[in-house]
Amino acid sequence: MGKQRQVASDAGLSKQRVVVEAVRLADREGVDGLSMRRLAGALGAGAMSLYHYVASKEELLDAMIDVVFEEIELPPEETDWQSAMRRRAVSARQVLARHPWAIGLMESRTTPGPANLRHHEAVTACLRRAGFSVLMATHANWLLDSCVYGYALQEATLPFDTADDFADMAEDAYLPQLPPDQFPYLNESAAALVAAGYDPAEEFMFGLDLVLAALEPLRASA
Amino acid sequence: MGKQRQVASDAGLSKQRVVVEAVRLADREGVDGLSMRRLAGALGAGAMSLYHYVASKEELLDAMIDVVFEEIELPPEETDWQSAMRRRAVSARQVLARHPWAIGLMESRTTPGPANLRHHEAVTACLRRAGFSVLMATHANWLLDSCVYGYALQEATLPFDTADDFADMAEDAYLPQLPPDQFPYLNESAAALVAAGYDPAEEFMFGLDLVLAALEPLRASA
DNA sequence: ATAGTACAGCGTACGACGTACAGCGTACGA
DNA sequence: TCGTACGCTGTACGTCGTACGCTGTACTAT
Repeated sequence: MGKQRQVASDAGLSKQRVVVEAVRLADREGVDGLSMRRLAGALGAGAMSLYHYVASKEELLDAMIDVVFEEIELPPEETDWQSAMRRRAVSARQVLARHPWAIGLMESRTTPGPANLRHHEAVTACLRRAGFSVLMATHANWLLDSCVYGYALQEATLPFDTADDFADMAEDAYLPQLPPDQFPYLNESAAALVAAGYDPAEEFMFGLDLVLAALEPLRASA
Repeated sequence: MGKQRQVASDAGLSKQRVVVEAVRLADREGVDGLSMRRLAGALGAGAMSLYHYVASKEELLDAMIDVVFEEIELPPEETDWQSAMRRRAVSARQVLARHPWAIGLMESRTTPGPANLRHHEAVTACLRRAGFSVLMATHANWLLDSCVYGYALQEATLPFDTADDFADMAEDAYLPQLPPDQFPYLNESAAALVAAGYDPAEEFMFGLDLVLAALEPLRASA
């Protein structure tokens, strides 16, 4: 027995490698498919070996969330505040769409990781430099994050991804469940949206732009 | 052996009773504390008895989400659209604060239950009657729901509940982790907000009112 | 060269989980 | 009186997180 070459890797383990592989596994199979044994298997290691790098599965999940935050673009400093906020919000939404499990995990983990904190600092900095007061910057922060999380959550619960999927879904599975006399407005909406080639992916930009525009006059230096 | 009086109830089981008790248990102990065995115990029954009323735990979770939707107030019909939407949004936020586990569950369950559909229909009806076009009503729906879910999620991840908790938390646990040279803006915010007796519970109303005001001019009949 | 120590990784075991399956006692129609 | 259907349950299986104690290797001090 003894140390031997791993099948899935060219080197020993590390917290970094463990967490990154965990994110990949969760992306592929969902959080429910992520077990310490399966993760260890993917790393070519024994289950208990992981506990040399992570104190518990809880800590692993915390670290995974922080990896997700690391992927989100920080607001660029060289543009106006609206463009900067739009960029980082769009990036955040993309990242959350790539890792849908993350949104469901956040509810239960209450201690922000370093990447999360760095992110928060950068966003606050951008807002303050744009002329928002401390209190107003806090408001804006909450509101913008609510948009990101809210839309991400709603998109995650949608049973379809693209405009075409939506059309198929609506006609095949959704509408037949909705008797028109009980749900006249939902029927009206579904019919009209399918006819217009509606794409739910555009919803986010509508909300984000509306919020950004509404925040603009609340800057002290506006 | 045979049928005998249950300890926790005065009658036999039913899907209703099972699901309601599951919600109670989740409220008390969190989703992770909700197991079929413990739920059965709380109902004074054997674990496998539950499967006569729910096909699987997945179905139980779906049903629990729908119970949550049932608790949310529908928009009243006799007022202007803004008041109606504000009422139901506030109600939704309260309900989600009462059942924090619900927000984390939604990500994974993609089929809306009857209460969810009824709710959606009522909100859409309110918006359409207020003069929003089909497309604009859809936009408004997404945006308002994003607010509700987004704020609910952020509040759930906060490690404190009240303004006093916030002050204690910030000074004892949060700030010491944030070196002022790395996180100048977060330090500034925390200090200023603690001094002002900041209460995060007020955030939601700020975002909601801002969004409602920004939607107002988008009505066709405005 | 030798002994000692630290460390990365693993095998086994335990209690709890979701649930398939094969019962059980009771109530009721014939 | 008997059958049969129904509400309910105990047992068992595979999987989960993880406590514990053991390996073999690498490095340090002598």
